[in-house]
Amino acid sequence: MSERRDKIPEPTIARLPSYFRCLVELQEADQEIVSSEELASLAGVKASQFRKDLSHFGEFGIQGLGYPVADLLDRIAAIMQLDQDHDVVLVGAGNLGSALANFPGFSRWGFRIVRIYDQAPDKIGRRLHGVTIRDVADLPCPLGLKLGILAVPPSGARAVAKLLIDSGVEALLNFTGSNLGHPDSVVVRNVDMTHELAILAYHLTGPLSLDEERPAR
Amino acid sequence: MSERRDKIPEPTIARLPSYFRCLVELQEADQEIVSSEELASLAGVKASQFRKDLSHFGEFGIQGLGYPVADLLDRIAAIMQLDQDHDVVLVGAGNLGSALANFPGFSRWGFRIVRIYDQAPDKIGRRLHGVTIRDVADLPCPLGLKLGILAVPPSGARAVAKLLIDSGVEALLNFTGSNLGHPDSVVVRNVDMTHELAILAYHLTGPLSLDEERPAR
DNA sequence: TAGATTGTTAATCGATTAACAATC
DNA sequence: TAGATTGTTAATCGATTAACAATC
Repeated sequence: MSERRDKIPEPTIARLPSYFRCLVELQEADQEIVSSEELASLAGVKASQFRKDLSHFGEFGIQGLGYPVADLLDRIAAIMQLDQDHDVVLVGAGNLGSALANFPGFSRWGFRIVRIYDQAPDKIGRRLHGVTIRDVADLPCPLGLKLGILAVPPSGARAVAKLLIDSGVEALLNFTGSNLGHPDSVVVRNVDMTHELAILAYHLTGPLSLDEERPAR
Repeated sequence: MSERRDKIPEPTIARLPSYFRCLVELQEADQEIVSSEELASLAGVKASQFRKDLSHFGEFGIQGLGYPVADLLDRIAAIMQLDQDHDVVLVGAGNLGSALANFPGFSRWGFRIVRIYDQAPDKIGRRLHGVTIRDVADLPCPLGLKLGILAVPPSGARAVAKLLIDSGVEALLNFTGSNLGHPDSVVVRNVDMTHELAILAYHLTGPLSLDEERPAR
């Protein structure tokens, strides 16, 4: 494989967490070896796709045998930086922000929300999951955190995003449903729950297949 | 030219909500005509992609002029079924479930959470956003709702999903981070917030470089 | 070795983009 | 008509899948 920074396809990267999760489960079940066939079926992909995905990062398996679970888990964790904890800043302490602050999935994977900001005076000073909510106007610059979660109303989204980016945040998880219009140097993942429901609504009567009958309700 | 029964690419469908949102904003700004170039740039896609996406559903524009905003908005709403309200069942009334029950984005697009279920005795009987939380053991069959949101802990996810599907739910928005293992007749969208953060963590140091010492085992 | 499964290549599939003829 | 922009075709790009040689 090439010496230079090979360009890893984004779909490959997006599947790594899924492989990681499956490996954790296998390890918890004390399984020591897993084949690409088995892991792929757990993750809901084709075995060849799993192997192809891994091939971007090196060699991981033992031919004729499979993959050592513990080893593969460690290496995927290292690739995804999940072998270390990550401090995260959350902006927005409303219903959604509170839920995120308390979300067990984050801490289980090593993400720690260590700073929470809001703008509402009645929230500032209160605590969420052990963290005191501060005034977003007091956001220090530089902040010293690379990961940010945005859970403010859509109207404030762009301004807060800019504030975070100017404070040195490099990656944003955006729940606001707004287009942030960020520079290319910042990575953004948009989670738009309304869009997701709309996509489901489309499929309710959507075109499943040319000749297929839709299931009766 | 195509009827709705044509096989529409999933990426096209996933972009429709974004077009819809942009059109709403244009309409609120009283703009009557929009070109593919302008709308595409608002939505963050190429103009040719926008036109191609639309072409799966018919003709929408006026050559030499552009698209009438109000008309295009109506037609996209109709395609996505956003021209009608949708009743939704929510299972899981914890932190995340509560946030979802109160999420303003849903009602703004016509999604109404009309039933909420949980399993915890201390939650049953309380109300969320005007809806009484009921015991998930009392889930009626059939339930008479097509859209479901799953916000329970991962351990209970599969069982609850099965329950909902057996009660007639046809589409599920899954926040549990579990693989549901649903039949093909049911549409599922997975929102895995932990995966999203992990993808961001990966990008913090950019795509893995093979120049960096990564000795092959 | 014989059997099994990886890592990789090559073929297939599908989506994006550019280009342009149609046409308002 | 002249100018503009759509709808569509054709070219490009990239990702998925199947197949198999390498090899444990």
